[in-house]
Amino acid sequence: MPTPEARVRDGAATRRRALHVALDLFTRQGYGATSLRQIAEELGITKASLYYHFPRKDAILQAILQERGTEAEDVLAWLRAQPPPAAALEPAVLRWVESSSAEKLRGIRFLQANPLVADGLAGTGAERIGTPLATLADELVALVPHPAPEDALLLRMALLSINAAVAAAAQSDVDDDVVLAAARRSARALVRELLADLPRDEPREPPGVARVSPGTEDRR
Amino acid sequence: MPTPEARVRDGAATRRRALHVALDLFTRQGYGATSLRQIAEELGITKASLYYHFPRKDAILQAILQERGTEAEDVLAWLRAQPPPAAALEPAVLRWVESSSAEKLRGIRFLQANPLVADGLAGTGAERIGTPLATLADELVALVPHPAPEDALLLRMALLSINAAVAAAAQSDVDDDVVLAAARRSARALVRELLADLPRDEPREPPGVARVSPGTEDRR
DNA sequence: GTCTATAGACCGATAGAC
DNA sequence: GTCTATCGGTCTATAGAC
Repeated sequence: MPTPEARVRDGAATRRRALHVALDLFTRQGYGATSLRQIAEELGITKASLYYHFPRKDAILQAILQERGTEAEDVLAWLRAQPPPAAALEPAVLRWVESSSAEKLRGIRFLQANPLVADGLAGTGAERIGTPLATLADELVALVPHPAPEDALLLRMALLSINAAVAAAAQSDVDDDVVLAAARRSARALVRELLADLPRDEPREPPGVARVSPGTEDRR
Repeated sequence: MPTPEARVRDGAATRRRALHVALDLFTRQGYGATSLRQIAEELGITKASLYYHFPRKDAILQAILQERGTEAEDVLAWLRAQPPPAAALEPAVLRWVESSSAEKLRGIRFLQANPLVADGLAGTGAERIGTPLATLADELVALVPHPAPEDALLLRMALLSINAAVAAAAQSDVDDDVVLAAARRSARALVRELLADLPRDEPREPPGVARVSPGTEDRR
């Protein structure tokens, strides 16, 4: 409870603004290249004041990462509740890709700009994204009947379609809607490529490039 | 011509070793986080000696980037010499993707680890990669009959399949061969997705998910 | 070609007044 | 909650001896 006296400028608001400004600067310039002085300047306070809200520089980073969602775990839970094995693959991947909001895209852009910072951090919330996603990838690969060496990689690429779309859209102004649409189509195309040329000892699928699961898609 | 006297340790070799070591460190730690002292230490010389070979830190970066190839320009030249318009799309994309060697993958990994450094540098060789690739993408989009808003993005994603594959393979030890195989399949799948659901006013293509161009592929 | 030594700038973090 | 002032550290880059 803050003391009612004094010219208190509302600490909670400053903290929130700081996180927003920091995420922006970290994305544009990189975490390491962004100084506390710069963040403070943009906030209209001094570096020392910033230390009132965050004890260390990387505490800002942690606070940002800790705001990330638990979408991977959600998809994982959904997947484990599904009865049919191979048919669940495409819906699961699309579920993950479509769990992207505008706010999530901000996070992805940050991670793309700071790839080394992201995985160089342990116990800070970064693993709350990476580890569940890796688990999801592993469990999905297990659904592929006889995976070729590169099939696991192709599946990871399908899951990372949003990231790829964001990367491809970098330094060109594309609407988030368009980015998401491209990511969806990429994910779908890659999953189908994955299931297209399997050694067909489970001849339930018609040959050729097959629609494996119509699913809940909205191919416009 | 070096003076024949003195304990001259062969300057050209030192320079070459320096570039190799620097690329390695820049990729693992990032450009900004790698100090000249660290590079010099790994070379067995001092920081000041490194300044004999490179006048500034970013001269090392420039030297690395200037070694990059001209594959995009090559593909561009090939494309412009092709007679049929739409049929050239898939072969062109595959040409670009398959122009990846182990050495090129090293370059891609560096760029992935340093996305901001790469495009923050002007007139240093970075544009010798980015600009021709963008031109290639633009000319290829022009081959698509009635591009949807996200089609251009999807095409860029196809071209960047190698990058996406490298990103998906990060922090897991996958052979370069496997990475390249996954990139090829991704590129092919995305190009076909791109050509699959066009407004068919050019009814030369069979409906459905079509093999647009058998091309020179080596589907394993 | 490599060295020692140092200038000069900036950074993260802390102390203490208001 | 924000401030001024400052400490200790690391960095790029330069000067000059060998």
